[in-house]
Amino acid sequence: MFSKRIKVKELLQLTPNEQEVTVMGWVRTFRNNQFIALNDGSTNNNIQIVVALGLLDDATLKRITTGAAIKVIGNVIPSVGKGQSLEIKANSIEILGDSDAEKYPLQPKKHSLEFLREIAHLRFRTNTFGAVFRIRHALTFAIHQFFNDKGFLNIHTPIITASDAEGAGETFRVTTLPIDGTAPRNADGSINFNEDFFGKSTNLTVSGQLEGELAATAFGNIYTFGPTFRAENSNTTRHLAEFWMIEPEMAFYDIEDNMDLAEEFIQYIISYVMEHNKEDLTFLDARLAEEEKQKPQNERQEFGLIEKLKFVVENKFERITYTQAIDILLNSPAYKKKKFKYDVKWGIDMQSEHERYLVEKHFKKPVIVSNYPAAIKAFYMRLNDGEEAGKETVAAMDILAPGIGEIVGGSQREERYDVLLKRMQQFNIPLQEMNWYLDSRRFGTVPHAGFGLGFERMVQFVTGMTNIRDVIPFARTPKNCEF
RNA sequence: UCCUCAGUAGCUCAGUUGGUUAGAGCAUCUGACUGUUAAUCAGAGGGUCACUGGUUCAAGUCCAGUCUGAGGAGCCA
Repeated sequence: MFSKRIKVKELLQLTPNEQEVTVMGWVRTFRNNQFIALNDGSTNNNIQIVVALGLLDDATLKRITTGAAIKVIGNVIPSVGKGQSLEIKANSIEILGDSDAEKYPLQPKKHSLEFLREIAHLRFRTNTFGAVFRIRHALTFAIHQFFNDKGFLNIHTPIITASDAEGAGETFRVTTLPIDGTAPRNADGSINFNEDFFGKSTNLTVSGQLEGELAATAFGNIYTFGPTFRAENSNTTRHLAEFWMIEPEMAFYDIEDNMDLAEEFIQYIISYVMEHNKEDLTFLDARLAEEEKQKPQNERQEFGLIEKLKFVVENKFERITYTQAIDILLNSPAYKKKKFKYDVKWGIDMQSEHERYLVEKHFKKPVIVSNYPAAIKAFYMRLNDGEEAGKETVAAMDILAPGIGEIVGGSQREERYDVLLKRMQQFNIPLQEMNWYLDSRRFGTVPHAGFGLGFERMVQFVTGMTNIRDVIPFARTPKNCEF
């Protein structure tokens, strides 16, 4: 019965010559007891169904409401009306699922994103979220395609891990021990995790990088694409407690190779969406332009969405060192006029305002900043040679994007056993637990590098959505775990 | 976690100096119309003013606390 269904996307490509088709989908609007705008999620565009007077009895007509699921058999004809080139003259309409218009929350009118977030189970049915999630899918596909074409292996790193090795923020604990205070204790009163499911303290992963490095030292080039979890109490438009990350890791790569790959990668996946999701991007572009109009002149974006993406794809990213970045900030009018809230000097961890200045005011394009002070970066990053004492740097690189900030963080990894060991001791990393990681440096160690890209931030960048909660189907944030 | 702002009809909002029966647009329902495009026109229904406590003759309005949401900061991807 359902196999005859034609999707609206294909249907709209047809040349109308009265051919009979079967379409199914959800009613967006029903005007004049005569015109149904039907959407099936295959495209942002609706197909118009024309219901001739007398085709349906009154009771059935009343059941064609916003949100109802229907099956239509009819003929494809050229449209007399202005909004569309073709339409379907219905021969029969079957109600597959009723939708009580008095109770259905999605009305044929504009809704705020905040309201739609509260009904995230239904927001897929709106134009905006339809476009966002089709693009999210396209990006996912493009990412796998990019790496597959380059011979990278996709590695599934574990979601439950035993160490918060990277020190990347608070973790969610994983345990089967009771939480009512009756958990087994050690002599000193602390919880005895020997009794726990895994026989040790475990948590949800904050990154698959360390395991990724192990795979890279066998396969050469690998990437991970999976969920990660951070129990940080972050309440911003750029943070989620559960988010997806892409982490390529490459043997025989230095920091320059790493930057080249990251730049090519970002340009590739954006190009893919520009080619395959034109309608969705056009819709979001218009939506954003409309929103910009509401803002005062001085807060408006310089570029439209599509313009911005085109610019990123067609221009080389700016590359500077951390030291150069600090010099630019120190010599900036903003600094001289004391516009920065936080002070600037060599050694600081740059604040949002500094990164924004570099990306949005100074260069006005994506910027790759490299060679950060060793003191403010992770233990596994490779120490650069020949730096004076107190000015040591590591081969790290961050890609900063306009409007979002850090979108990629990566580095060449410390492959020298002795140096790594010393760094781990400095950072108080428990060596016993990390023996497996050190083995990669004991046996056939090799220069290697990699980076991590926050998937949702990438989706934000491509769709122009300003809140990260609107680019993941069901957002997990502090005090919110609905659906 | 910190700072700022907000919470009034299904949605978006107005509500004056504390004062009598809390309003509008859209949505919904009823009717009309029948080539509409967020259809149009006429009418109707719809409220625990976030919650708890306080001040007062009187609180949507003032005060305190709590909860929730938004924006910014920190942390980061």
